[in-house]
Amino acid sequence: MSDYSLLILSMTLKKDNIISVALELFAKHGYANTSTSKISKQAGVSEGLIFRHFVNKEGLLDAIVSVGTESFEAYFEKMKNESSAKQRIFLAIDFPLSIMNENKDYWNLVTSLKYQSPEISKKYHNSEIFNQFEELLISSFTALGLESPELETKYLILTITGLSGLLKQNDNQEEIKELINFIKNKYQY
Amino acid sequence: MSDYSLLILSMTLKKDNIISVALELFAKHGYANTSTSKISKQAGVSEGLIFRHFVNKEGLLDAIVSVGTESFEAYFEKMKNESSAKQRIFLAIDFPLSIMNENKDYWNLVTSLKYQSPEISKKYHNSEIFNQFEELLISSFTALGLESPELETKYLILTITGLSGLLKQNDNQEEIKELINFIKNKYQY
DNA sequence: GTCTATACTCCGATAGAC
DNA sequence: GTCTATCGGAGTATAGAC
Repeated sequence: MSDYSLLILSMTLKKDNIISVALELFAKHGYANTSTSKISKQAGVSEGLIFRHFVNKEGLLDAIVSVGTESFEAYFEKMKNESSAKQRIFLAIDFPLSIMNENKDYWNLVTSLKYQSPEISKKYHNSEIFNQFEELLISSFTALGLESPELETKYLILTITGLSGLLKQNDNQEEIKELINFIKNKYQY
Repeated sequence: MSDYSLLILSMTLKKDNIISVALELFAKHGYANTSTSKISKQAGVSEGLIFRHFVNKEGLLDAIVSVGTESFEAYFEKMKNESSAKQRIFLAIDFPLSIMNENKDYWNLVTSLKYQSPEISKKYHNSEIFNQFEELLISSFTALGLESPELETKYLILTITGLSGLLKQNDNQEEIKELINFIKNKYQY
């Protein structure tokens, strides 16, 4: 590795470090309750560097959200490629435990943004991919011959949302796994 | 009415008015994003009066939460007095639309407090009455002869939580009523 | 009205890569 | 020597709790 790439590495390392520390603090204490000075201290960088990289606090939030969205998109891609409708639904139910758990802070943050100021809330209400997610579920339930695929989908999304909320407050993984299996059993057509 | 009682009346009126305005603003913009000065302006009182009555901003939040809890307790009382286990479960499912909708601002606020700072979140995680609610559901599912009353209860609470979240973002009552009926249909034992 | 916190700015200095 | 990422600290403006 050349010295130059070491420099590049350290650059991105600091930038990435700011992102990961900010994510952690935003998720833990909320966006509004996390000051840029706290982030800089915990990340071991100067406060000015945050603004150099991200222009302002919201720019930092943007960067965090766009990084986290990628993993959701990857999971969604996996679901789309699953040919069995039933397995697609199971993947949807597994979603909270697998992806949200991998990226717990990120999902807590995104959820919490709904309860921030309306502008913030609107900006990060990423409707496009969620709509696609919804469409995929509707078509899956249709393929299974269910009577009301739209209502089934709404109910399932509500369940998934609830599961992610549970994960936030509850650290007991086994308990949640048990619940998820229980729910899957209800989808044995 | 004497002048003195008029004075008393206006005192409590102003206090109540602060509470109701603060509730509205906290629910709409979030606790952290609502300043005491905005509350005072909209309530038509001096900012100092807020601190005279509630000591500090969190004291105001306390007052709001304790007022709102009453309606939940009343609904819970109704559920306990219902002799049919199935009807108790239906009452639980109806809970979001009936009580949360009556007191939409209050429930939005309580939900949003989960995403505030940990101290705030912990303080208002009213565990006692929710535990009783849970117990009542478990005994209801047991009475109906279900195999896993605890898991059924967890699943139902998750559903109810999800419904309350839906109510926040969605103004379409009919849509939610339809979903609720759909869910009730799943509980026809 | 007071005081503190906070987002954000500016700039001189430094260290390491060319 | 120059460039660039970064530091560190002084400083501003404003909002918000009290």
